[in-house]
Amino acid sequence: MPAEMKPTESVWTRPRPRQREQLTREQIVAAAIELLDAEGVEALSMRKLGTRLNAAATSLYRHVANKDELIELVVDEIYGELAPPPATAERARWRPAVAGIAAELRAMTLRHPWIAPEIGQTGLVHVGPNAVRMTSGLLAQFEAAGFPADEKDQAAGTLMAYVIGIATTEAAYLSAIARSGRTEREWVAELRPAFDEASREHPGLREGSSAQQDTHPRRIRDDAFDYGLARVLDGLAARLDA
Amino acid sequence: MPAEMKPTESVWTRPRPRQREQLTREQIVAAAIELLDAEGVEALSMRKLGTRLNAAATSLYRHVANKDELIELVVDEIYGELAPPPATAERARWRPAVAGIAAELRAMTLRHPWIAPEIGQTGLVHVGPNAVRMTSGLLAQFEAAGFPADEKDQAAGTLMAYVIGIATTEAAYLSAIARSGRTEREWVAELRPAFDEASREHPGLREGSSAQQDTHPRRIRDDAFDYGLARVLDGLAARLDA
DNA sequence: TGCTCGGTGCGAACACTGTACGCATGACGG
DNA sequence: CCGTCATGCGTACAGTGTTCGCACCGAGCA
Repeated sequence: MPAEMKPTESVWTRPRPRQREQLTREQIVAAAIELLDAEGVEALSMRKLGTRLNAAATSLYRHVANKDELIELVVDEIYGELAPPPATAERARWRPAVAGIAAELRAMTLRHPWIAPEIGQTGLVHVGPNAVRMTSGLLAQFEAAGFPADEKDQAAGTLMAYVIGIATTEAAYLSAIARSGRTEREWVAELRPAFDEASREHPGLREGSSAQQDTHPRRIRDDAFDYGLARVLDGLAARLDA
Repeated sequence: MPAEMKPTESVWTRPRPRQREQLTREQIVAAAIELLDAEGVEALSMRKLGTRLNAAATSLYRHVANKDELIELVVDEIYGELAPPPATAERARWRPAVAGIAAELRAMTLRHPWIAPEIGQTGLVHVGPNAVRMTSGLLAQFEAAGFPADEKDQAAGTLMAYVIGIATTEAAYLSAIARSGRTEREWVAELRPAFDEASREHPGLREGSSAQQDTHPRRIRDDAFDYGLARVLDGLAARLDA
């Protein structure tokens, strides 16, 4: 019960409170994320988003310049899911800090697979406040690690490229599975014959994955991410020692 | 003058011998690549592609199932630009071979920036013949390098993730510049004030790039790629020694 | 030679999309 | 009480990918 200005008149005589629904940019962004999570990126249209908010499509344009700007807002909102950057630890403990950020970025992307193309599209040039906070936090870690000022950009860029690359392909893969309506295990089981077919022509292709036939695919992906992350951080650490 | 009813006689009314242009799938793919290179991905529509081939949009569907399939064909055609995989060198020389493949992949992406989203979208699951050849060649190199069978997939995946990640962000950046109609130098010069503004709030953000203000941006990107590639390969090499 | 028939191009149409424009209306300050 | 301004929305426009049925050409068979 608001009752803010003039409670004189009865609630009933007052113009119906539900009249002006009063859209806000925050509502629009939130509804867009719901829709994207539920139905994927190709299902996001201004009209559908409007009806989901009990509004006409064109009403959205009062709060958002166009669809591209809406997506920018959405992406930065997702960046907001990341934990605030860890306090820049002492020099020796940069590695777990950086690894944590990387893992969080990957988890964020897998929670919202539709974000992968957009995030790669703008890369690090994303200028939303949440994205900037994340980038800034990451750079601070590399600085604390001891990378010279003219090198920490490149070091952070290396890590980011790895994370974006692997998360993008993972997200695309998961999106394809989601569209097919199957589970990940069913999917790989169904595709195995075609895969073996292709492997016959190119021996050595993916023979490793045949060995892991019984491992849960989710586990395989996690291991692959950890493996690559470890190698990248090894390479950066080696540079630091030199 | 339509003259549609009765084309009685006369050479002029008779359908010209060059009538049936006979579209082929190869022509369509080639024209699509031309159009994509010239005007970017959002300019590719079936109608525009049709007119470029002196054909109606709907005629294309006789040779290609739908637009998505066309794009798959286009992407694999681009993969065909890569040099054939180098003969698997002796164990010690795996590193230059792998670095060469990585550089070629990046160059390919920068030649056709519009390919970046598509390439990330399907990742390594691309099943076109040219893409498979490249993947297979890369894996062979890692095998020759001495990675055990159950690890070479992960090693190759690490490298590919890095290359895809950095090439995607670079391509997106170049596409944005191309759309703006400016040169890369003009672009960075124009954005510098806004950049410095953002840096004030987050000190330490990109201070490295200010130092390189006079270096050609192209050179900066090349250096960044080489730096990251060296780190990733260092990390993989270290694993090999253990 | 004549006739059918499969492959090909294409015009029209459908169901969508993002978005510009102008009008209505409701809330608020004078 | 009245004007002003912000907001919602109906209409419309220029596109999009794709389907369908028709027109026609060249080849194969009678």
